[in-house]
Amino acid sequence: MKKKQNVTLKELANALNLSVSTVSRALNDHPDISETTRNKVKQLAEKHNYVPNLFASGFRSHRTHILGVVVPNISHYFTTTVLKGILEEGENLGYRVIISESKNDEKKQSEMLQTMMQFGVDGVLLALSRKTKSVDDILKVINRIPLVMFDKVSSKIPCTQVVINEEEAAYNAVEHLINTGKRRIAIIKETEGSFNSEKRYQGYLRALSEHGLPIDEKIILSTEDISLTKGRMMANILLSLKKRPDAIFAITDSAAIGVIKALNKFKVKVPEEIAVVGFSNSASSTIINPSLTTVDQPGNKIGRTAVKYLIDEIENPKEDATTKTIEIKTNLIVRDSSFKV
Amino acid sequence: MKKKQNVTLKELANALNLSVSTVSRALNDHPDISETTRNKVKQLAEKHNYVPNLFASGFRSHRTHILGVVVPNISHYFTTTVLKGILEEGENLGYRVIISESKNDEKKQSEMLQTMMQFGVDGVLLALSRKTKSVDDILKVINRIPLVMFDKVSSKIPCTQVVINEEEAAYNAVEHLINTGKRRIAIIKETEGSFNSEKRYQGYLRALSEHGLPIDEKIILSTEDISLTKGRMMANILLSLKKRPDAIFAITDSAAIGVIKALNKFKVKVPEEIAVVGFSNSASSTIINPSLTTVDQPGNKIGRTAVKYLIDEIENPKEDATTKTIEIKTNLIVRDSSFKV
DNA sequence: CTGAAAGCGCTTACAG
DNA sequence: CTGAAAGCGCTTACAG
Repeated sequence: MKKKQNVTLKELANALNLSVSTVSRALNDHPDISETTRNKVKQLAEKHNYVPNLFASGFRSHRTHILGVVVPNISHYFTTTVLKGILEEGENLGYRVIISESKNDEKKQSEMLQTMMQFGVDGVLLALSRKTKSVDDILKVINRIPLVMFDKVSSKIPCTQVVINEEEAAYNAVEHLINTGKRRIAIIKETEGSFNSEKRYQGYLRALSEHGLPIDEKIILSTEDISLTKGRMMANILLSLKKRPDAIFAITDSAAIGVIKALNKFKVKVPEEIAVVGFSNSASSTIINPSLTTVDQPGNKIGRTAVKYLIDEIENPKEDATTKTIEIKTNLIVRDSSFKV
Repeated sequence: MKKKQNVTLKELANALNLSVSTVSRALNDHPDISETTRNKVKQLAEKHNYVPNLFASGFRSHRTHILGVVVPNISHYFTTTVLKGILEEGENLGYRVIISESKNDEKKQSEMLQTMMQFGVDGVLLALSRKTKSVDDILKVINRIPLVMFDKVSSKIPCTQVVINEEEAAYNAVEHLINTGKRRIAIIKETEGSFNSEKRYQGYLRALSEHGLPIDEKIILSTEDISLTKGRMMANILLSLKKRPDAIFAITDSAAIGVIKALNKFKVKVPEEIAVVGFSNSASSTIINPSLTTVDQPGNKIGRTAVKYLIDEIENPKEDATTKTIEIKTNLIVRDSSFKV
């Protein structure tokens, strides 16, 4: 099939007996150009459906107006809400967005960052892959272009980081359980302390200690890859204890849902015998029965905020590295799994 | 912060006392270049961490190696699995991918297509926004660059289309219900016959008629925006009928889950009194209780297939328009909502 | 086997 | 107010 070629400045210039420079300026509303000329040019451009070759101009000006995003997994609901925010705000501010997945693989993550750079993106948004050992490749990026991290971050990387108030959110969740009368609260967290898991765990510990409750290692469970299945397994372990917990705080919704499934199976009453709280407010949290009390993570806002900071750094380059951390507030959403009216 | 500049061909050439042409050829393994030279060049390039400016070469060669994707909504689980497939396969074949959302808005969709073209993508992957009235803007795209549609397609657009066997999948789902002894099967579909809804409806009709079952308008329900809430509402309507159905086929999982929630609420036994079947095999289908019988849509495969066809069209341009439709097979996943062991 | 030169489509400092 | 020209970093037909 024959593809129509795009009209170029040169063609417009020839047709109008003007120079390429003048046509370019006319289209860009340069003040030097007379209104007559400008109108003539714009009319013809309109007529021929002229679209500027962003590639040429981007190449010329060393700016591509593309942002690169690297996330561990594109199909987590929370991640999609962040991406939506990035897409929307990026677009508002005149940027296209390239999205890629690291599949939670450090090597893959480095590759993606490399390709993005090669491609000439103006800046990068990054949520770290799990178990990222070496941050060298990320530091290399920072040396060349602005980088903003979100959600899965690391203090080893000197850049702007947009996160939620992980510690406080966990604190509030656990405090809510305490307020409903629970005294023996278990936690299910990750083995290798990721940033998020670690902060949530700290919030848990602080809530217990500030309310004078003992910390019992037996009901502090860790798992490598936290998931629904693992949640179910951990619940089985907790049910087999001589002194069962009266509440379980899982640091992800999927684990919490696994917990509820296990409790349902053994006819343990939720929340009367054991209450459950998750983290993320995923779509499934209202599908499970009883519906899940959980922390709402405002993904859209996180995405928008991260983009704004990134574009600001792109458009107003600073001499020295920015290393501020922006915390986005979360809300606890109380549902039947912790408190029935 | 100071950003390091990328090394250019010219700089390498100067350092080695060679011409830019030779350096370029050496790096691209051009057969003309002597091995000695090639090695020298490659070593220096390596040392200085040379990365080619894809922008410049893409610009030069009129090829950007970027694909554009436009989908109605990035956060549907099914969509993310398709995107994963696109990302993976695209990457394998050496392409980057730009993703954008039309938000089910026709105007927005046109805008996104326009920007993608302006940006110089080599090809476009499109899932149509709901209620796309005019396909003019899409035809304009086809005139310039290859376009492949998937999932939400339209016969009005002459291009390669990758879909699932919608009609057959629905037929199989309904036949399964008939095989389990159900005789009065309701359907919940969309009011405005989208491609998908229409095909699934046809499969429903064919299953009933081929098994000699009557078609009853009273249990054929339509809704504008099919959703969990709407599924719940439709279930209420069906429960209020004098002659209740003994099975409900909802053309989306979310509606099916709404149906189950309503049935649970009214203590209707699922599947004994009323069986339920959905469509998509979304994550929530195993969270709801009883777990949902549903059609598994292989999103990853759809994405991969669509990319392959698109890249083939990019790299081997044909004289005349391709208009084939590729159907990807689906499987019915039988769970407790239709058949308990 | 290597180099000089043109050109991809655009922007912009310089000149008039 | 308008134009000629250089240049962004690369590739490639042409010459030697």
